[in-house]
Amino acid sequence: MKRLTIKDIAEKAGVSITTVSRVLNQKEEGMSQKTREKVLKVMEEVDFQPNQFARGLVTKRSKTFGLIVPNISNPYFPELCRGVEDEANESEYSLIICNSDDQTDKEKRYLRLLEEQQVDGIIFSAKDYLDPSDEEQLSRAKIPFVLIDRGKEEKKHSGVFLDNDKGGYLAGKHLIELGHRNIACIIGPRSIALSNDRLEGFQRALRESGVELLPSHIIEGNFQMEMAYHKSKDLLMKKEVTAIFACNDMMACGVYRMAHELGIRIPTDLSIVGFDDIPLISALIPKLTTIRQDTYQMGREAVKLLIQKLDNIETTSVLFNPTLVVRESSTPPNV
Amino acid sequence: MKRLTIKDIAEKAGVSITTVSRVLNQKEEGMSQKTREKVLKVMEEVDFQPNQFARGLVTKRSKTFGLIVPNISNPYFPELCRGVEDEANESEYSLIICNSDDQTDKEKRYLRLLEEQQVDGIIFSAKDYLDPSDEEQLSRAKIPFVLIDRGKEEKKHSGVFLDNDKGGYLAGKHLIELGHRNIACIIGPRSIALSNDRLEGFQRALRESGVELLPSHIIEGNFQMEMAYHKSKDLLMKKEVTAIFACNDMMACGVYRMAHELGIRIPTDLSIVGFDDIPLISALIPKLTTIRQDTYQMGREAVKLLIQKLDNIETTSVLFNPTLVVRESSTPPNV
DNA sequence: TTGTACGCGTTATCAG
DNA sequence: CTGATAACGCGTACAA
Repeated sequence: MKRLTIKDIAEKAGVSITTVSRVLNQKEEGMSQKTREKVLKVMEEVDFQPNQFARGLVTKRSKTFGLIVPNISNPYFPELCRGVEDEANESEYSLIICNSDDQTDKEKRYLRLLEEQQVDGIIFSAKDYLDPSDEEQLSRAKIPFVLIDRGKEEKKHSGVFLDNDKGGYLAGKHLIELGHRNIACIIGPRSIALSNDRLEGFQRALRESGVELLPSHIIEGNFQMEMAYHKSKDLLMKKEVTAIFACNDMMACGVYRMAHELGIRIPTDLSIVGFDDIPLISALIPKLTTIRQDTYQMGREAVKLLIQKLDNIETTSVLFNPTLVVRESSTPPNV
Repeated sequence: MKRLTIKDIAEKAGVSITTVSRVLNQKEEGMSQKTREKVLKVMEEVDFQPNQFARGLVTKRSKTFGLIVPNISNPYFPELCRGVEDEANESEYSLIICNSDDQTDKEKRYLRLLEEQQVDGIIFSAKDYLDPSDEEQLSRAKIPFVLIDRGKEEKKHSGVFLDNDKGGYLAGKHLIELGHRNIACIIGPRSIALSNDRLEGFQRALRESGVELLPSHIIEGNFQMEMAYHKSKDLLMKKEVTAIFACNDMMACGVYRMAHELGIRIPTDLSIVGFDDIPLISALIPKLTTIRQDTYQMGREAVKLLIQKLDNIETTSVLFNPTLVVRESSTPPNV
């Protein structure tokens, strides 16, 4: 028993295939109720499903989006995926999720794969910025796309971003207000613009109060726990600072671990502020003060933006605002 | 400038479309080197990409798999996704990832969506077991599928599973060997078979040493941190047990939090053993002893199994072995 | 060794 | 208000 086609439906209903196609696509202006219902009934009965290949062949649309994220193992991204997926599904799109594992060549392979799969659009969270060669590929393939999280500086393309500078500023201000003066910062890779944005906002907050961030107190990480763990060792052993701002929660976790190993108590000896507010940090003891972003909603917004693009509506980037969530890991310094 | 077709390639290369199609599909037995190379060169030059819709229409294959997972926010599943994705891509399949959010109706909707998208196969991690109505839908749609993680008891269908009973046993044995006699267990939902498997293995280990698990010491959770956190309160306050086995790491995190709030020290006052060994638990202090499963590899194996099915090779389920990873959260009880 | 011609299941155009 | 029919781009049986 093979799949039924609109031809079969047409026969069963005693109408032409055109008519069936019409009700399928709700192009029913001025169609008799009776015909319509007859067709609908038959379709219902046999649980008819149109062939997407044939459809795509004609319409050139796959009803599928692609999503490329840099690292699915960072809990930030599953949240983002959920947002994108939910919004896409609600608009009747499927989603192909690709994890580039922070590797540029994988990113390129996936771009290619999505092109081959003829997705209708791509939501792209690049490794760091939108690579010119990627940009060229996307435009050559004429695939509409929106950026998300990474690539804000790309003024030519719209996307959904966080005001990272503001996030950094909030973190800095908070620590300053608590009275900290000797502070360090563990940033993401220098090559990633949002790392620098967070750092700059952070430094601005310190400068406003006449506090300087020593170069030796700026540590470059890779947004992952492991490296932050190792790289924070020196810093913590020297005991020069009373507070650390980790530019994402995963790295804050690494600092927690190292602090614990060195017998440094949080927040008594050391205050820590993270960034992202990923769900899992509720497991940290003490609870982590962090800069929150509404990742799920950003995912949804990206899809809305993409759909606008498909409809040829002029789009502009959306900037989300981070907020400070004060918990237990930040207190005034111990004098 | 529209997309090029094999017809265009054929013209440029001065051959027929059949010839182009042949080199595209590597059906080149007995084709002259020269023709072949000529075609290949043209395809290279224009960066030709065949139209998947037209292909699918003829071959009835989409080169796409679907993956349904119950909860992408549990870090166990991103690992699984990575495995599935990598293996699928290596075999030139794309992957549509669907997150059912532990909701049966979403599960059904996704099954339907994947059917509509005409995926070539589905890797299905059901909410708890393979629902008869899902089973019927899958078989009616004739979509090959393999189960993963959940649904082992389904003898009719093959899949990739963990020996959960053994995992539970390892946890129990470990605690017994450390000298614990008053032990509690936080299990997953009763409706999920693997919850019971883990519990049974665990109980078997205790029984072998004449230790009984009191009904009041069996607490039903939902595999999530939050509920384990709340539900462990009573248990911890009564101070009846010296050790807890949490049936997944997320729930272990919840216990950590509650223990901390109540001033119960781990492992001095309380030993804890988790399950899964998800990456993020390296952030826990002290480090969590847990039952490890090779989630990534399980994902890969599931795809291999699925591809075998597509090739009409007889398949049997694959059972993975969990291992005990002793870290810092389990020590002999304090007497 | 290569080419011709048909069919896959839809949508869109035009005619009735 | 409804129906023929020509695309869409590819794979393949059959022909040369």
